[in-house]
Amino acid sequence: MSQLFQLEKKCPQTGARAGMLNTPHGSVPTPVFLPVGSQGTVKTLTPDELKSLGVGMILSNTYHLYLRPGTEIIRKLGGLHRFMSWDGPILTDSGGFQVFSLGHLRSINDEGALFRSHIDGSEHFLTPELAIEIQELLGADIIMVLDECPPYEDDFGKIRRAMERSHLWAEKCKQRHRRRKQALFGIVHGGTYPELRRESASFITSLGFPGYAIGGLSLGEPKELMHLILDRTVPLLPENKPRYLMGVGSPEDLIECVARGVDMFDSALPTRLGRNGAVFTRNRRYSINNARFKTKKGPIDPDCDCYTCHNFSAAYLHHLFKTQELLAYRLATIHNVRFIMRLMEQIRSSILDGAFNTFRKDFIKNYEPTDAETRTEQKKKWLKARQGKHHLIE
RNA sequence: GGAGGGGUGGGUGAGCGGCUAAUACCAACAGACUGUAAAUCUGUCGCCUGAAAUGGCUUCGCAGGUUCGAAUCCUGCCCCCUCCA
Repeated sequence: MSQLFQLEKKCPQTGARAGMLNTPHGSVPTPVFLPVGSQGTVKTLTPDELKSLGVGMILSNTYHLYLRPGTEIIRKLGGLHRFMSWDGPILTDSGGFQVFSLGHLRSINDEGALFRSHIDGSEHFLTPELAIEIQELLGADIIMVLDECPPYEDDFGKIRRAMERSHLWAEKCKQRHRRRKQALFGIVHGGTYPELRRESASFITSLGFPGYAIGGLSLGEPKELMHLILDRTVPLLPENKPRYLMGVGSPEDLIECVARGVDMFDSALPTRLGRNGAVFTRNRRYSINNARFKTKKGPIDPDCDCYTCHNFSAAYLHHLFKTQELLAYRLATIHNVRFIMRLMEQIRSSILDGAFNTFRKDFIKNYEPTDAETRTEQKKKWLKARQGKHHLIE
């Protein structure tokens, strides 16, 4: 088999790169965006539809599939690819993010994390070794080390201790890894502290992985800070290995992070926004529920080549959302995923043409990002509301 | 004809003397969502002023009355519903 990653071209003005990721289930051009399908499905879309949208690779999730239907069932049904009928490449996340974000964490030590299932309250002990075993049984093309994901608000000491534990776990994962067809990626941590990032990049790269992820970003920190951390971290990663920024998926972030040398991204954002009625256009994001679309005859985005924009008016989509028709969620998801995939195609071809920086500047100039202040404010309220509901259940 | 129940802000519907410009849900309007516990969550929602705190004005079928004070009590009128004949 050819090697996992081939670097094809570098942008002369920025850190952007074009390359090819070669996996047992096919090759995907980079930079690449992976839609998220945690439960073995990218919500509302069939594998055929994903292909037609230009999706090359998807992300799925250890935590969710381990709890339900269970690793053994998926193994018996022929592995995750066959189970969900997706024959393209899959990357599975280790489950670390869920264990630390769902708030059911009971205790944690160097051996692993004791947590309770959000489904039935049962107790589970997720160790680095188990995370690898599960991912080997699921059979994804790229698998991730188990890592500790502390919240952005944590202080330096906590972030450092979490990083050190992630380092220990990365070693354990690497030792336990058997199925060499699956590429195991290491994850750099260190929060928003450049000195920790430097230390983490140095340690993780010294272990020698076929690819490197950057974790612990896009957790509510200002964008400038995320950019700064990438500026300081990416250059410390080997040039001939793919770099994967976990959890990033807004159009402006994708462009800016590609410019900083990232090759792979995943995010639930485009699909979730679609289900919640927010659609991308080249200028900004719109809520299709807004009254302005009530009578709009043309498509959501006249520049879009997706099925939704080719066949339906914005007014129709508005109506589907207002009436909560199931087709609404599918059509909006189709549009958003296609928007992002097309953006990635444009990014790549502009890199290959040596015109990436121009493309980037034009895009950012015309794109109005969502207001950062309301964003963090709303997120706090959302978390609070979720917490409140949670206590009622328990 | 007899007996009873009811008319509350765009809708459904709480309140039944001061804490009520009036609960809640829906609708409407706007915002958020980034390694998916998310077809979710948040805010606004009588009128006028204000960035906001606030201030002013007009509201609970209509018209009077009682009271320091009424959507809430009394009287009359109008309208609706259920049951009996």
